[in-house]
Amino acid sequence: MAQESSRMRRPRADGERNRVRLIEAAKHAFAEKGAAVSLEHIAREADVSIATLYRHFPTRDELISAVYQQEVTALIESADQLMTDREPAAALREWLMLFVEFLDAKHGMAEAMDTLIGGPEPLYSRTPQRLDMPVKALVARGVATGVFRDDFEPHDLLRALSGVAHVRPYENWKWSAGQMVDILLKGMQSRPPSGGTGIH
Amino acid sequence: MAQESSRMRRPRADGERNRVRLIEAAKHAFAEKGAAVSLEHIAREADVSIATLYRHFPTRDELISAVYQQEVTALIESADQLMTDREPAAALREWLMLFVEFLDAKHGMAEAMDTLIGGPEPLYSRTPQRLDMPVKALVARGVATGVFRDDFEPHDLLRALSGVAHVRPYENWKWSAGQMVDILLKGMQSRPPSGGTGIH
DNA sequence: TTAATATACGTAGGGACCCTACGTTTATCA
DNA sequence: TGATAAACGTAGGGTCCCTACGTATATTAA
Repeated sequence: MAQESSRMRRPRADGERNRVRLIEAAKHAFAEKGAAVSLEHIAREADVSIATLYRHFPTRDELISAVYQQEVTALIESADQLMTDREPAAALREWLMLFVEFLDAKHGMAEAMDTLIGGPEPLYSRTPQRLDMPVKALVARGVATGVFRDDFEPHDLLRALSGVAHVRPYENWKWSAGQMVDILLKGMQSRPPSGGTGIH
Repeated sequence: MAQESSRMRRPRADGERNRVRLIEAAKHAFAEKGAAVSLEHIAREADVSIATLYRHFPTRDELISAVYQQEVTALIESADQLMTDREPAAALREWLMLFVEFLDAKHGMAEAMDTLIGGPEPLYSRTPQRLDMPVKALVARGVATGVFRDDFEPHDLLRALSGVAHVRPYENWKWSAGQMVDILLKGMQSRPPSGGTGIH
C-alpha cells in the first residue's frame, strides 16, 4: 500500500515549478493561437520537454481545464452569489452575460468549450464539466417559481452561446451574443397569462 | 489567352471518375469519423493518391463543401418553397427543423459547420457560405411583417443550433435541438401575438 | 491509326505533430 | 552524505499535411 498522508514525501519543487510554467505558457498559446495549438509548441514556450508536458497533463483536455480552472471557479461562485441576490430571470441573465464575457476573454477558445461544457466526444472529454452545475441550478430556480418552462436542457443554453461565439472574427460578435442571451431568456419563459404563442 | 468554350477539350474521364470516388469516400469517412478525419485516409479509401486528392480539392473546406453541396442546395430550395407556402414564423420554424435534420444526418459533422455557415477562421473558410442567404431571407420576411424583432443576427440562429448539435452523443440531442428551435422562435418574436398567431 | 499535347496521376520526401520507451538526473528524507 | 522516489530529457516510431517532380494516359487532330 502507498504511504498514508502523514508519511508522504513533499512534492518536488521542480515539478511544481514546471507545472506552473506549463499552465502559463498554455494560457498564452491558447489566447494567441487557439485551442488547437500544438502541445510541442507549448512545451517549447515553457522551456520544458514534451515528455514533461505529457507527464503533467496526459491529455489536452486536462491542460485546458487547468488553464481555465480559475475562471471557471469564479463563474461558479458568481452563480451562487447571483442566486441569493437576484430573482431567477435576472440571475440567469446576468450569469449568461458573464459566460459571454468569459468566452470573449478567451479569444480563440471557442473550440475548447467542448472541454468545459461537454463536447462531441464523450471519451475525449472526461474532465468533469463543472459548468453543468451552476446553469442547472439557475434554471431550476426559475422553473420552481414558474417563470421558466421546464421542457428543455439547461446545458443547451451554454452550447448555443458557445455556437454563437464561433463568430469571434466579426467585430460585433459580443453584441450578437448579448442579443442571443436576450432571445434565449425570452424564449424560455413559461407562457405569459395572456395567451400562448400558438405557433406549433 | 485560354481557349474559349467552344474549343475546349472535354474533361478527362479518369479525372471525373476520381473526383466522384473522392467525394463518396469523404462522405463515408466524415460520417464515420467526423470532419477532422485525415485526408490521407480519405485518399486511401478512394484508392487514389494523396496528390490527386489535393489536385481536386486544394483545401479541406472545398472537399466538405463538395460533399454536402447536394444537401445544402436542397436546404436552400426548401427555403424558397417554404417562403411561398407558409407564413413567416411557420416557414422559419420548419426550415430550422430541416436544418436540424441536416445536422442529424451528418453524424459527427458538427465541427464542419464552420465551413458551411461561417466559422472562426475567416481565411480558413473562404467557400461561399450558401446557407447565409436563406436564413436571412426567412427572417427578413418576418421582420417586414412585424412578427420578428430585427435586432439580432439571423446567422446566429444557425450557429446556436450548431452549438447544440455538438452534443450528438446523447441520445436525445435531437429533441434538445427541437426545443431550442422553439425557444429561439419564441424569443425572437417582436411581441406576444394577441390574436391567432399566424399559422393555420 | 498514330502522333502531339494537355491533363491527370503517383512516388517521394520534408516538416510538424502526437505520444511513448528508456535511461539519466535531481530533490527529498533518513 | 547516501538511498530512493520523483521528475527530467533524448530519441524515435508513426501519422499527417502539403508540394515538387517525373511519368502515364485520355483526348484531339493529322
